[in-house]
Amino acid sequence: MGTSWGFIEEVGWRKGPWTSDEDRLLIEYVKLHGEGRWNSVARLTGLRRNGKSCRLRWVNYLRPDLKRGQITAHEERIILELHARWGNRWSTIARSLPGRTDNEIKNYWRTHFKKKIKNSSDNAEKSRARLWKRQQFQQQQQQQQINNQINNEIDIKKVMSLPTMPQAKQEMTILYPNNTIEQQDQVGFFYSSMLNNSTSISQSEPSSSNEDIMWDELWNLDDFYGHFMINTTTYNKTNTTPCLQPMATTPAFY
DNA sequence: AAAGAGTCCAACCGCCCCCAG
DNA sequence: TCTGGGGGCGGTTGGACTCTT
Repeated sequence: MGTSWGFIEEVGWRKGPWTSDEDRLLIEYVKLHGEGRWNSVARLTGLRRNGKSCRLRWVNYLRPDLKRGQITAHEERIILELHARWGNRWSTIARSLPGRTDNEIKNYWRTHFKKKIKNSSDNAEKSRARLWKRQQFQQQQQQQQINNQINNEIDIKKVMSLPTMPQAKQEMTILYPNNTIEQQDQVGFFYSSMLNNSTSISQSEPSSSNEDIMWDELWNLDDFYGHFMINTTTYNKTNTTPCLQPMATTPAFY
């Protein structure tokens, strides 16, 4: 065993992958003394691992009640809902998923979330194009009205400007009529700010700084959408899917 | 078939908080 | 009040595995 490449010593503690013998010693220790007092493991078993490493190994790998295998769709939904409620409190989330560890959930979230963000950024581009067309249509209509009814005092600049909060709200009301007034307010505000940002991005050549802004938005959106989902799932108990479907500019988390 | 790229995940680190003594 | 141990968390690493070219 000592010949393993993982055998790195530093101040006497072993690091790297655990061997089956080490696992056996740790399991025996827990059988005899129970969980906890991890710093005593080395002294009582001869295991050359520090307490923290022992605890981590037990909690994340050796515990008999751990569930193996892929995260199911049901579990994924629970993770998403609980993350919406608790944020990155992985241990809190893990408590609601028997057999799953906080580390496992964290890893799952990071890898799968990243992947979905990546996919959704493509969708976001298409969505922005759709929104732009809709926006143009609205502007045309407004322009027509203005030409027909409103006198010269109307400031044309205002019409040509980006959607304001009420406009965004109106869009969301059409798209998602089930949402409450507060939800429409929230979405409208966010939607409006996203559109502002995306337009500024589309007007120039893609640069690293713009990309950073986009990614920041997407990360912020995680919190926003998470917060939002709590409300929608609460309001719409009979419906298994939240009444707010992923917004036009929202990454497709589902 | 092979090489390189991408993904997954166990394990580690550093920092922080909590709590008992 | 201080201290040390236990535990939680975010970020990261690196090996194994899978996919793509």
